[in-house]
Amino acid sequence: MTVTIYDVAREANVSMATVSRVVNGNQNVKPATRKKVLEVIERLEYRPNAVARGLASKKTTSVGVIIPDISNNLNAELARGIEDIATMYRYNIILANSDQNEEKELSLLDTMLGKQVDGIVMMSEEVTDNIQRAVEACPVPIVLAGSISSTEKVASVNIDYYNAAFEAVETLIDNGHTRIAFVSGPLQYTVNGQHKLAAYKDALEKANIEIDDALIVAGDGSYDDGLESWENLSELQQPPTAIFVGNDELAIGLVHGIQDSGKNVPDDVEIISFENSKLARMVRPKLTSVVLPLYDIGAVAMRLLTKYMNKEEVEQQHVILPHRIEKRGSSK
Amino acid sequence: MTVTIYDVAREANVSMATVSRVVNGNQNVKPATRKKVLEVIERLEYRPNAVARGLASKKTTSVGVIIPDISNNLNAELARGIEDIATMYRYNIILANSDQNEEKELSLLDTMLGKQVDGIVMMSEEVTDNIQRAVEACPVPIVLAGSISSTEKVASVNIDYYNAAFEAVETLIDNGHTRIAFVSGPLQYTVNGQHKLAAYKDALEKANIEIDDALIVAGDGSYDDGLESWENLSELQQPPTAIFVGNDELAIGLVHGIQDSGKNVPDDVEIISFENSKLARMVRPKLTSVVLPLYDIGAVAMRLLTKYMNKEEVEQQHVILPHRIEKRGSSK
DNA sequence: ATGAAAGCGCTAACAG
DNA sequence: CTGTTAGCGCTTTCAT
Repeated sequence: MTVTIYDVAREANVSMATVSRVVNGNQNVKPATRKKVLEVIERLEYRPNAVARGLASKKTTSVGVIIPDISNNLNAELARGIEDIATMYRYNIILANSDQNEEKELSLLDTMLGKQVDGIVMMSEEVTDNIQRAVEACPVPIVLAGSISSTEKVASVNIDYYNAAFEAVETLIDNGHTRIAFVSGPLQYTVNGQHKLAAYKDALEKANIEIDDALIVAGDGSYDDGLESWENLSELQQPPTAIFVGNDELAIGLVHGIQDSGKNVPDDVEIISFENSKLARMVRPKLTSVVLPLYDIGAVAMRLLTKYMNKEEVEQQHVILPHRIEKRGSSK
Repeated sequence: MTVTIYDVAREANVSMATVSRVVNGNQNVKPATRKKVLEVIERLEYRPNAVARGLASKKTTSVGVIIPDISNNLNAELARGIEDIATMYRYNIILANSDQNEEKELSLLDTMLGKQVDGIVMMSEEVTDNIQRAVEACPVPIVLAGSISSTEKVASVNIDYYNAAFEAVETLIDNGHTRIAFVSGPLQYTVNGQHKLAAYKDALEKANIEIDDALIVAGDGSYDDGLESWENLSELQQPPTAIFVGNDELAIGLVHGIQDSGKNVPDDVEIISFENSKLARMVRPKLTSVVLPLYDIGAVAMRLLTKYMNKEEVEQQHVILPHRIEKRGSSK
């Protein structure tokens, strides 16, 4: 039925080993032999069985990618970065959504190891102790993309969330604001979120601005969440005049909430977001946003993983990509 | 090093076959034996090797997913639908981006078959003859999601693009417009695009409105493309007073283009989009949009694929999901 | 209910 | 430069 390496060998009057050599580009084959084999391969439409190859060689040229939710812009961008570099190095991607659920992450890790992936790229907002343990016990290399593990034992690619957030809040302070809100997605247990929060507090403290818990809002990070957050915020005795926002979608929700309530961005409320996806330009005014280079994070994470898989020397286990703030209309 | 089924068998004083049976939930095992084996499995932390299993059983429980670009909202939503159902049926997904490039699609198809996937879900705007041929020659089932193949030989899941588009244009006509533009992404060779275009023309014709080629714009379908398209459209002697748009991102670009030029949506220009992603609500006015149920298309496509993979009877090779128009502020 | 044994299709020494 | 020969870890008859 299906054509095997054996069929090719027989038809070409050579051994399986020789066929294997030409298929794998081994140089130790006489050109004439190679040609003959190649012809038979073409004629028989032989297609190497990667599963058999994987079993024999203990390499599958597949890498596992575990992300929270591919339908989220943020992750999709990251995934594309991973995929492009994976393709470049001839790896395929086994993709799975974890929904930020520890149990799923653990079970996914197990499934992928069962499938004998050569490595894993994982994005998890919350690297729990259990995940930590599983990752460390992992027989193949893992790199975390856009996530920080607390013990620092696991390779990762990130930007400097703390300083990026600090700069954003400081910009708002420099513009004369004292009522600055921080609206973000889930904060609890999320390392990135905690960094942003800490930076927010530190920046205010440094400027001797009192921290008002009413100005710190952690919702689900969605557009509707933004809309709703403004409703609540605007009812405060002293509503904020500036907001540092956790992501673009949320920021757009806030902008619209503010505008729907008859106020102006940036005149009444200045906004600085954190992400700078293409969404940032798809609202009026356009969003000033901390540039989170998701595609690059994914790409670098995958590149790093290839080094580990090749057992190459890795100089930097924790890569920090540069960040900057893209100034647009939502801030002055 | 790694624990194999043989190690478990030895430790449990049974044969490999028995271990295999308990791992695979075969009922022909005495409860006591099962318990004993399970204990050893746990103690040794045995994890079945899916690659070896795949080679022996000729089933990999992996399915290939080929989509144009995962970082595009549209595809990401579709991918999530596919993934959820795949997970439900215990399949893993090998994901790859084709960038709508025929050569890549062909090579991806080949790679996936090499990896012995049990089935393939593919999304391709343009099912060329070569793709067609490759798909028909495919040894495993394939289903097209959100794409139509011309020969109808290949299973697919879609909505009725023609009628959906027809209704949208007719709505615009009913609202009294005679200068109605059609702005979309690439049209050439894209079956869906052609359906929309045909519907657009037919609807105008039916209403005795002359077709003006200057009102038919096919760009790359991006936000910037929308911005630019309006610039061109507005310079026409008789600019359009209504636009039927190919997708949400493009529509938002048009809305902003129109607003930037000092005009009002929907008072000066009415807009009906085609997609209804979450973006549709993330602009003011919100977009009236034909509902393209991408998640569902993905989910149904994957479900259909499971039936083919199980060799179940399939009543409908071509599934047409219902569509409707979600009325919002961008149209009257 | 359990075991023995023959592969699945390929790679990787090793020998020549 | 080429062939021989073991496996890789598991499933699957076929016996018992």
